[in-house]
Amino acid sequence: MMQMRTHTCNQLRLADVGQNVKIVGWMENVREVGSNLAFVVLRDFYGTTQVVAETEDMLAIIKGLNKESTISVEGVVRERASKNPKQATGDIEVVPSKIEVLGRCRYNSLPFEINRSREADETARLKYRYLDLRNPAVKQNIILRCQVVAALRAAMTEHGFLEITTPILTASSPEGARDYLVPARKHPGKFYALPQAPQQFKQLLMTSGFDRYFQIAPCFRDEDARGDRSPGEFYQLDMEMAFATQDDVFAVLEDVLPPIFAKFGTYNVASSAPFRRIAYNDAMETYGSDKPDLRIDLTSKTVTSLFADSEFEALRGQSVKMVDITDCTLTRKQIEKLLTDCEVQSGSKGYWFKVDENGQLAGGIAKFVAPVQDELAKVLELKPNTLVVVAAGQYATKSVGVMIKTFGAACEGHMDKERYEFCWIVDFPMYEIGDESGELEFCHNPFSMPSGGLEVLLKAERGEIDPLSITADQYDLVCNGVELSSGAVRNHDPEIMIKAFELVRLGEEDVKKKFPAMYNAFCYGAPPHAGIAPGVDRMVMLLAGESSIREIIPFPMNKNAQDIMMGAPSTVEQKQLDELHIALVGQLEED
RNA sequence: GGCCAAGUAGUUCAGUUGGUUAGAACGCCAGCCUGUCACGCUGGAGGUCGUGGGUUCGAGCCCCAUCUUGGUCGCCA
Repeated sequence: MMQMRTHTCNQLRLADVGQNVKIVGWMENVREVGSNLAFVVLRDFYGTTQVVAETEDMLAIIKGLNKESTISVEGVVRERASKNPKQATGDIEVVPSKIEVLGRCRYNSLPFEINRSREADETARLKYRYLDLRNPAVKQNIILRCQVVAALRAAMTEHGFLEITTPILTASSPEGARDYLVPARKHPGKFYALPQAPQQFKQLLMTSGFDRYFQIAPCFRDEDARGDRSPGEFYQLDMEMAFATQDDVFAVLEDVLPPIFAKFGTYNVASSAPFRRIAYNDAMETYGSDKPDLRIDLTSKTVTSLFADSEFEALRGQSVKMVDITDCTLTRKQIEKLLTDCEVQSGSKGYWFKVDENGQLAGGIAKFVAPVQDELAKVLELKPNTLVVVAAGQYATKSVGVMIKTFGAACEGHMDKERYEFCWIVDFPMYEIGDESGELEFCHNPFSMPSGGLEVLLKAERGEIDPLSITADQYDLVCNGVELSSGAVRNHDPEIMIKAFELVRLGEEDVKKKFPAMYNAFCYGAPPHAGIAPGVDRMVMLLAGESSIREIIPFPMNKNAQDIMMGAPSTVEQKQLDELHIALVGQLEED
């Protein structure tokens, strides 16, 4: 036999009995039964097959090896005397005539047990990621990721999009997240930046006459990690369409995503097209969040006016929002625990009361609420066994949003978990009053088209409308409370661009300085265009049902943006620094 | 950078009010076992209780500092 193997470890069945075969893989486990018999579980990418050593020669080889060594086994397929119905290959075993050691595992004790690696310490898993990934359960998420990416590519191509790669070494952009910088050897004192997103390139592609572009694009942002946000780098399904409107973009994703979610998801129900569209202001008012989880049926009710003169100081004169949760069986202790969780997340204290089985207000802040019970009943469902959670103060909206997600997940009957619920959040405000400056600033992307175009900006300039009321043709795609993506109809008109900047006390020079290529390009005839960029990592996370982003990245960094397996970041040779014209300053400690 | 939690055997964890020699499971090693499949049985090795300092007759446990890890907020146009 010339090949290294004739079959994989998930291939042989009863029909193959009697065949001479060669299989290869890792020794997952060895079970010695008596002194003349040993069962070896051989594992490769595809599955496991039992090898039975029953001669002195074979037993000697097996006993001389540590688990996780790789071996090649040549032998005959035999029907098992005792079958294992739990295993795909459980009806057969391979009786070896020759066992060859391919890669010896030098350690008889591993950092963790392979098939239980998910329980191991995160640092150990990351340091020995190649062992962690041997665990089929861990590997499966990476396989899923590959399948999802392949399906996305196929669907996008099907829709007439071209995959075009854009530069990794590019120019630093002055706004947005912190850039990763790369020193330019040939240009002392100058730096490339890794792209935070291919935003400007894809808009330039539109201006170049490409009609539909996409890319599974690596993006780099030097910002701190979160459970659902990998530090440093992540991937987006970046796309852009020329001569297209918001509806055109929505139609593509509404066509592309549901089948993929239905096919690869943990839950096999995905909302179908068209997805619900919720205006930003409505989402904040109803769900206290611009990424509502529509699987939860709870909504926020504003009752500020009822508490203007309340005896309860925490509510008096404050913005007050309440969520009524019917048929709630949580105990006082559970309620307070959940409210504490909410407080940690939102930063503001929550209150509660309930309607007991007799219809009486009880518990928590009930006595302060009782005087306005009748008025409350017009807004809230105050039937027996209803819990009402209360948020108040400057951050009541954000606070109530956290409460809805927390209590929705905890209370029976208010959340249909087993499905994917998509929605579009639309009509984002174009401008806001900056927390620090106290002046008008761009709310999100300064290059989104203001709804109504130049006309609206001019009205705002003349003082006919409040600039804060201007919305942008900008949208988010949200699934199960996770922000999957942000996109917009772009501002392709230099005149509107300048006007948009002028409203925040900037002008043509600033536009030119900050985004020279795009500004210049738009002066040569640009198509109206729109796009979006769903996060691949978050999508796979949702599909895999994982809550840590590290579970769906082949080689993740830890939350301090270190690759402890490769030892990155690391110090470098002085020679390298010299070539790059870099001098380290200050008291840098050696690692 | 703020806040919360954790750090005890190779791994996952327990460890009561501060009190004898710090335990369990899995893994590892040795012996036994001819059909196991999370094999079983018997025995064994394995510990700077993250680190430094303090309180105390006595600290895994209490106090202070520090490091590491996770979560969260800031941040992420």
